[in-house]
Order: sequence, then structure tokens, then C-alpha cells
Amino acid sequence: MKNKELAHMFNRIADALEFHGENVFRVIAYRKAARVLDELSEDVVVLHKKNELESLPGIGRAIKEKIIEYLTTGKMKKYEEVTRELPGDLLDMLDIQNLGPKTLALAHKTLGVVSIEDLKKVINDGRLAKLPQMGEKKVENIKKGIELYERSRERLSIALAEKTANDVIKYLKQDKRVKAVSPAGSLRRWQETIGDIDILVTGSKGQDIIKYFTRYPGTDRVLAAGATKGSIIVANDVQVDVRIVPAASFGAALQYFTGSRAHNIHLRNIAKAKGMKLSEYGVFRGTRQVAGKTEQGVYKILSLPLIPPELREDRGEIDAARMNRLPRIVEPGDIKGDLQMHSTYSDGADEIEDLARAARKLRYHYILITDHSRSARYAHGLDLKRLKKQWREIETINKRLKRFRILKGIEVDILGDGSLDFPDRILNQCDIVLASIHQGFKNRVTERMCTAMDNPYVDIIAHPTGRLISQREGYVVDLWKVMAKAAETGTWLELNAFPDRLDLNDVNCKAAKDMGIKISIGTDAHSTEGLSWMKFGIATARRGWLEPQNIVNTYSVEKLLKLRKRRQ
DNA sequence: GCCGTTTTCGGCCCGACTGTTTTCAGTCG
Repeated sequence: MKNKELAHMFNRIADALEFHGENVFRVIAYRKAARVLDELSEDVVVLHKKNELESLPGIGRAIKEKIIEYLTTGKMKKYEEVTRELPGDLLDMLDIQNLGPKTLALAHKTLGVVSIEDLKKVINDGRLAKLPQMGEKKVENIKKGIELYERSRERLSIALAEKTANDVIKYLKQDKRVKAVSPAGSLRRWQETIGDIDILVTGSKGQDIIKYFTRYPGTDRVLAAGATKGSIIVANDVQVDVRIVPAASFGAALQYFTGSRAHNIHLRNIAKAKGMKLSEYGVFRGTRQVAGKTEQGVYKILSLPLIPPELREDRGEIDAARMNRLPRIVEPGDIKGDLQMHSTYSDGADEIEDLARAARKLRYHYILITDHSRSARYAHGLDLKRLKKQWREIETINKRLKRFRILKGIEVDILGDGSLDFPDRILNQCDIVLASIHQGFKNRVTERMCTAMDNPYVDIIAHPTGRLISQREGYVVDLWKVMAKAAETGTWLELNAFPDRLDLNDVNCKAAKDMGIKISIGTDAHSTEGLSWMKFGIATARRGWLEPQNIVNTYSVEKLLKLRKRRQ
């Protein structure tokens, strides 16, 4: 995808400019362009053809020309120029905590440092500490930064972060001095991975609350324990930060610490244009605080409705809010069923009836049982005989269950040549068919998916990218082509709610929405507990601006079945 | 390098923190 390639190049240019000590605002401009391209819900190639590159925020004449240069020649002179004399991994070292561009450049120019090994050497022999503006403590901090970098603490999955935060919050609430508690940061925005967990607290005697916090039973290490901020490490190297803020600033602090940074910068500009100042302490006109107690109040004084945290990425939500055109994003109560799960018939742990009863407790109206097809041997995939047995069982249970319907589904494998693991006459007897790739991740995936979508019985393409977050890249696939085919054939694309998958991701979901593609959210549960993953799917859908009408499992079972491709 | 309901030039978010200095540079969020 050219979007990602260009984003990477512009980020690299920004790194290099920073390293060379260029004007910081040029650096910011390149970073902004990189972010916009990275999160773009359209193919940059298409935008270029429509001559609309310059309509993108942060992309002006110079960067537009660089994009076109790259798209037409496959090269970018500026990129090559600024990175020419810099060894490949030197710029990677900017990710080391406490080591910024100034220090790295100085170490490179005066001491010839080009790698982490070099850096360690000049730390150990004392040469780094002798540079101007450097001293023992700074060097010590850089040393700690290297240790952290080398342990390369991966970002947490949203599921682990959510669980950890909930445990800590529950513990904090047991203290009488604690008045209000809220998660903040990327966790509150439900980003798919989380760095540190941020929690905000108001209450009396901040110092005592922090002391109480650092005695949390799961604490491995205490990093800091001041009057307003405490920081601990719990199991799995997870860092939890707690901040105490005065009640009068709680809303402003919550807004500020929820971010994203890009969203905050945009808001501050609006405050400034209105003659106000926005900070984590409140909204001020001169020295007088005019808002900040509640988050809603902060937005209101900027003439904006409250923007849901999931949308706060500066991807157009502020303009939408200003024009009163925020989407009515999906809520848990809109979901009427779960469209992917596995029973004991293939690789699931629970019986069909158990899944149904658990789903009914979640107030669903239906579920789709999607066990694997025969080629998925590793998952005990169903052959025809067992599939038919499953259908009979579903019919029997359906007669027993009131106001609930188990739909007959299948997760049918897309084979090496794009054909499906079951013939059409079998698929035709399923209520809903999911098709997915489970083998040959690098083998003509785009064509195989497109062939599968030409089949009138394929309703949904499951986990369309095949990625496993922080574990596996996913298929070699041209998602733009897949989405175009889905739009053309009326095939639904899945948002897999399993927290290690979450594909389509937020940006893809928004793109799909814009292309008129319907999304199906399925948990891919392999047990009754797995049904609770729906919240991660909903959160990702919200981040992708999806409204109930964009998501097929907000429909009644009648509408759902009526909208299948084979009926059109 | 981008951008304009004050501006086509002159701004660009801004405060906290730390460590190095003796008034400020660098890093971070």
C-alpha cells in the first residue's frame, strides 16, 4: 500500500530533519503529513488520479509534489537526500527514551556513534558524559532508556490493558478518600494496543491516595510516588500511572489525558481563536477559569458537542462536531446477534446450546454458528455428514428456545485456487456463509478472496487481513481491491472482535463505510466467555465511525436474511 | 512545510520536568 510507504518515508524525513537540527515546524509538517497518509481511508493513488491530494489536511504543494514524484518514478529525491549519509539504524535510535535528536546528533558527529553498541561504548568509557550539556545523571537516564528499548516492551493488547485497569480502578474505589476515578489515555479511546495505563482520580489528600495506590497488591515495582502522580509496574511489565487532579479541573484533565495529542492540539487552536486558553487545568479567559469541571463543559465552551473518546484522533471529528454532523456511532445496545463462533463440532469448547443460552443472557436475538469446514483439519473441520448432524441439532434446539434463533452458518475455507471448501448446493442450505483464508497467506490472496466474493452464497469475508496484533503481519493482500470487490458484489466484510485480530481495523472500517460496504461484527468465540469480546469489536467500530445501519448484526434476523446476496 | 472569519507572511500548543547551568537546553507527553 502506497499510503503506508509514503507515511514511512515522510516520518523518516522528519527524523532526519530533526537529526540535522532543521526548523522544528518543518519536522512537524512532515510528521503530520505522515499521520494523515497512514490513517487515510482512501488509496492515495486514487486521490492523486482525482487530483485531490491537496485537499488533505497537512498536505500542501511541496509534499503533494513529493507524493506524485514517488507515485510516478518510484523514488523521492528529498528522502534519499536527507537519509543519504545516515546509517540505517541510526534514526531508529531516536526511539530510545531520554535520547533525543540533539544528543544523538552530537554523539554521532563528535564521537562517531552509529549504533547502539557504539552508544554503550561511549557511555561506559565516560566520553558521552563529557559532551556539552551532558552529565552523569543524563547519561544514567539514557542508559535506562537503552535497557527499556532493548527489552522492547511491546504494547499491551486492549484486552489485557482493560482488565488490568479495571482491577486497579476497583482497588482505588475501595479507598474512602477517592471521589471520582476514570481511565484516560489510549485505553479510554479503545485503541487496539496500549502503551501505559493512565488513570485519573479526584479526592482529598492526594499524597495519601498515591501511597495507597502504590500498595496495590499486584505491584512489582514503584517507579514514582509524589503528591499528584504515582507510577507502578504490575505483572507483565505493565506500567500504571495515577494522577490526582482537583475536582474543579477533573473534566479538563480527563480531556487532556485522554488525547489524542493531535485532537488536543486542534482543540487548543480553537480555544485560542476564541480568545481562551485550554490546558489540563481548565479553560481560561485571562486568568479566570471558565470551564473544566466536566469534560462536556470544556467542549461546550468551545461551541462543540461532547465528542466520544473513540473519535478523538483528529480524523475529521472536530469539523464534524462543529457542523453538528458527528455520526451516531454504534452502541452495545444496538447489537442483536453475534456472527462468528465455534462450537464443540469443530475447535470450540462449548456446546451449541450453551453458546445460545449465554448469548440470550447478553440480550441477543440470534447467533450464527460458524464451525470450520473440512479442509481445516487442525481445527477438526466438519465433513458433510457432521455438518448435517449439526443442522439437525440446531433445529431441535431452536424449537426449544423462545424468542431466539440459532442460525446455521459455516466458516468455509477459501482454497488455494479461490474455490470453496463446500459446493454451492451445501452453502445454499446455510443461513449465512462466512468465507476465510486459513492457508497460503502469501499465495494470490487478493484474487482468491475476489473469486470467493463472486460466489452468491458467500455473505461475509471473515478476518479480511489475517493479522494477529503484535504476532503476525497478516496476508499479502491488496485491501483496496478486496474492498472494491466487496462493494461491487454486496459482500459484507467482517470486523473480527477477537482482541488479537480486530480486523478490519478502525481506519479500514471507516473506508468501508465510505464505500458503502456493510460490516459484520463477530467475536470468533471458541467458548461462552469469548462472547464478551464483542465490546472490543464495538469499540473498533466506534473508532471507525460506524453507525448501526452500517453493521448487519444490528438488524433483526428477518432483515439480516433478507439482505443476503442470494436474495438480491 | 503548512496555513488563513485578523494574516500570502509570520506564525505554528504549551507546560512540566530534569539536569545542566547561573539563565536555559533538551526531552517528553
